[in-house]
Formats: sequence, structure tokens, C-alpha cells
Amino acid sequence: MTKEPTRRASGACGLPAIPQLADLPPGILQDLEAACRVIRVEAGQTVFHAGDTPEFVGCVREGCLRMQKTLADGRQHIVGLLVEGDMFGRVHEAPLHFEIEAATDAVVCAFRHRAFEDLLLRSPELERVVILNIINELDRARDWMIILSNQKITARLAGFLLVLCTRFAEIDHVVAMENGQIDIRIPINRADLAHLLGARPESISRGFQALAKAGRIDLLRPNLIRVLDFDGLAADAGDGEIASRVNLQHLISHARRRA
Amino acid sequence: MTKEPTRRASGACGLPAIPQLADLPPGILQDLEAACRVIRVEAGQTVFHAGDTPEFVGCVREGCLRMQKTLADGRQHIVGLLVEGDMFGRVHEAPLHFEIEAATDAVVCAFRHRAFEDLLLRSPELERVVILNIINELDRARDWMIILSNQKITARLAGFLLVLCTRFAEIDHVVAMENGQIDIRIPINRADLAHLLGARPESISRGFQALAKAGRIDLLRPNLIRVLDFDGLAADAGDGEIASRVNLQHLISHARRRA
DNA sequence: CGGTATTTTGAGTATCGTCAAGGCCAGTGG
DNA sequence: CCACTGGCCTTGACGATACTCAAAATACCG
Repeated sequence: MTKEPTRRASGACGLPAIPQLADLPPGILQDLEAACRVIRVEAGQTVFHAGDTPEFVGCVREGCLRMQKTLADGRQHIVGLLVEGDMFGRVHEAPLHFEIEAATDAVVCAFRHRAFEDLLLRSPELERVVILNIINELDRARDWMIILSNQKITARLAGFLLVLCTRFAEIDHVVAMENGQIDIRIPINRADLAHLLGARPESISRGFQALAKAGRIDLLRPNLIRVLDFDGLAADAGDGEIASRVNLQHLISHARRRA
Repeated sequence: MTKEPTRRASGACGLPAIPQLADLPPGILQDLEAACRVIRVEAGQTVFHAGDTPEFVGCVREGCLRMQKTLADGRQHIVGLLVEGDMFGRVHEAPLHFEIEAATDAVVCAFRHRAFEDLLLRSPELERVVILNIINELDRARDWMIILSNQKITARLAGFLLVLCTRFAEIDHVVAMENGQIDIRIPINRADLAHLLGARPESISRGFQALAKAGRIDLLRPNLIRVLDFDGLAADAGDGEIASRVNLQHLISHARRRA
């Protein structure tokens, strides 16, 4: 069920590099690192099955995981993406409602459930991080709902791109800066994107073409998109809030630092 | 911004009747009741505006509130419903991302933010209740996502009805038993339902008619629906999990107790 | 360079949104 | 008690949009 983990020296897991965890007390961070196993998963591998009670708490270090639900008729729906810094594996013992699969090759920090719970009891700071993580996911889920409520594919795509910019701006290799333009590397393929946005791959493709024809984006490659008209994209998405949450300057500074 | 509250004797707020809170230590419960104001809101009234940092933590006692987002073009999307026992008003100080409005006449328990935070620090049990509430909401948001991902209106409606049965089974006047049949009283009107399911009221109406013609349901009144074919409804919804989560026996026992 | 998977395009059909009109119900006032 | 009014729900006709199926083009990988 779970990929046989590739163990490494715990010192190598680099937890302090994760922004959310950086501010924890040194002692707690040390114990966290001690309880951490590094697991490498290949794209397509399942980390947790639906209905499992996960035997560890995970924290994504690299790559992208998808939370998905397999319907009775075999179709799959993605309910969220997990990227660097996101935690998963129900902290408060309960069976998972979704599978967790690697969307790309990924590196995950795994904390044994028991050890993590102990740490949680000892550190209100860690507990706070966990709660903020859950609240964060709740907000994201609601963002997806708003996006999904949009009937036009182009609007959903525009919303998706904006969310990528806001949520994933700080994640390497997702948003980059090129000649003063913003490039987005979409971390999942068309089929997954279709599942995420409640559409078919063909419609996704047509939606991208429509956005390109409208001058909003430039399709450099299927998974590499250059944003030409940010405001236009925000207008297409229809939602003022998501758009306003995109701090363009902030975005650019991040991208530039990386360039 | 916030409705002028109707104050009552704190002893009348009846918090112990809320299942989630019933197991709290008596002392905490007492302090909670002491910090509680009872607020009555009429259908359509706004409890919190988007962007507000709510000045109290709320707990629904009666009725139904909707969490909604108003888009740039004036359209509204509902991202969730709050019913008896649900808590709202961000506990961890942060501006709200959506408005909270009364969908029906409602009664809300309001706890001053400061007092609630103090209690939270004193009672890990209360904190646990709050966390479980958030996790619960996350699950619900994901359920909505799955439902919204469905392209056919009838499927979304079927999913909605099933969620109503699972999530709201214990809420008075939502699910009832009549002559061995299950009746669902939909707590919101067509327009709100349309906003919730990402459709137009006309499409909702047509969807209900289609379900009725297929023999799944009987439309007793616009907001009162008799379920004739539970399994068929589950098949329409397309999602195995939501369907399986409906424990029909459990549902019936609840309904019968009330009858 | 070839083979495979992914993505894109095209044509036809089903579904939903839009606009407009009609029906139902409740509350109001004669 | 009944007619009237307003809000909500439903129905109908038409246009827009996305889905289905099939095929071609492109990207990816060895």
C-alpha cells in the first residue's frame, strides 16, 4: 500500500527550510527531524489509499501530490494538490476520504504517527502550525469551489492559473520570471487538470487555446504557460478576491530572486 | 455591520444540547454559557461581511446560515452552509474570506472573541472541538468539490440530497420519516441552491423534474422532497463514497425517533 | 531517429444558460 | 370571503457551451 521508504540520515531532511516550520523552537525542530523519515515517491505512486488510517504524518518537501477520489464508475476527481510545505495524513486519527498519489516525482518527510502526536502535545507552536495548515487547506478548498462554480472553462482555467500564482508562487519551478514575463509551469498533466476542474482534457485544451487567442497567455509548451495579461486573466476568472490576492510585485520579487 | 443582538439570560442558550459540546467538562461548559450571547437573525440578514475580522465566535443553534462570496460582477456563490452545531467566525484571528448570511431565520450563540480565546487556552477539550469542527468543514468543502465536479445537474442535485442526508440527518426538520419514506426539507431556496451548485434556478428546477420523472424522488413541495429510490439517487450522484456514507438504517432510526 | 503517450483539432450531439412567459402560493386589503 | 399583488418556482424556445468520438499533430523518451 505504501511505498517502501528510502531512508536517509535524518539530518538530511532539511525541515528548517520549510517556511511554516522555520519558526518552531529549536528543540522541537530537532525532535521533528529525529522522527523524520525521508520517502521518495515516483509519479503515479500511491502514498495513501482512501479508507486507510495513515500510519504517518507527511510533509511534502519536493514535487507535487494530488488528493483524489475514485468514483464508482472509475472516474477520478482531484480535490486538491499538495506541494512543498503542505502536510497530510490526518493528524487526528481518522480514515482518509481520499487517495494521495504522487503527481510528479516527489520527496516526502514522514513522521511516525505516535512520535508526531507526542510532539504535538509538547509543543503548542507545532499544534498551531498544524491548525494553520488545516485552515489553509480549508481556504484553498473554498477557492476551488468558487472556481468550479464557474461554468465557462476559460474562467475555471484563469482561476486555476491565478491560484497557482498565489498559492504556489514560492514553490520552485512553478512560477518563474522570464524577460519580465511570468511563466507558469503546470505541475500536472491535462488529464489531471481536467479532473481537477471538472472537465475533459479536450475542453481544457480548447480553453487554453481560447485564452491564448484572447491574448491572455502564451502557450510555450503544453505545461509551460506565459502570462501576458494578468488583469485580463483576473477578469476572466470573474472573482475579485482571488485576483486581488495575487500580489504581482510580490510574485515578481520571488521570481526574480530565483532568476 | 452586525445585527444588534437580542440578549437573553445566558442560562437560556442551551449549549449542552449541542452534541459536539455535550462532552466538555462541566466547568468549561458553564464558562462558555456565561460568555454566550444569543443572537437572533432574520433570513437574509448579514452576520459577517467579507473582510471583517469577526468580533465574536459563533455557534449555530437553530436555522441555517450560508457562507458566500460575492463576485466582481455581483453574482454570489455559496461555499457552504452552517447548521445547528456548526461554529464560525475565525478562531485564529484572520479576516474572513466570505460573507455569512442567514439563509433562514436563525438563532446563533455568540462568544466574545477574547473570552473564547481564554477558554480555548484553558481547555484542550474545547480546542479539540474547534479543530474537529474545522476538519469537518474541510471534509464538507471537499464533498462539495466532488459534487461540483459533476457536469450534469441531476448528478449534482443527487449528490446534494445525499449530503443533506448524511450531514444534516441529525438536524431537526431537515430529514424526516413519513410512512416509511424519507422526506428532505431543503433549507434554502432555489436561487441559493443554484448558487451552491453552480447553476441557474431554472436548471435546478429542470433537474428536480428529471429526477422525479426518473422515479428517484417525489416533489411534494418545492422545498419538500420525498426520496423514492435511494440507490438510484446514489447511482446518479456517481460517487460511491458519499452514497456509502449514507447509513440508511441510522437515518431511519433518527427520523423515527422524531416521528 | 522511431515509438509511445500526450495533446490538439474537428464534427456532431447533448446539456445548460438566457430570456420571456406562465403558474403557484402566501399575505394583504377590500 | 374573495380578488389582488408580489415573490418564488416552473416551463418553453433558442443560442451558447461543453461533451463524445475519432483522427491528426505534437512532445517526450530511449
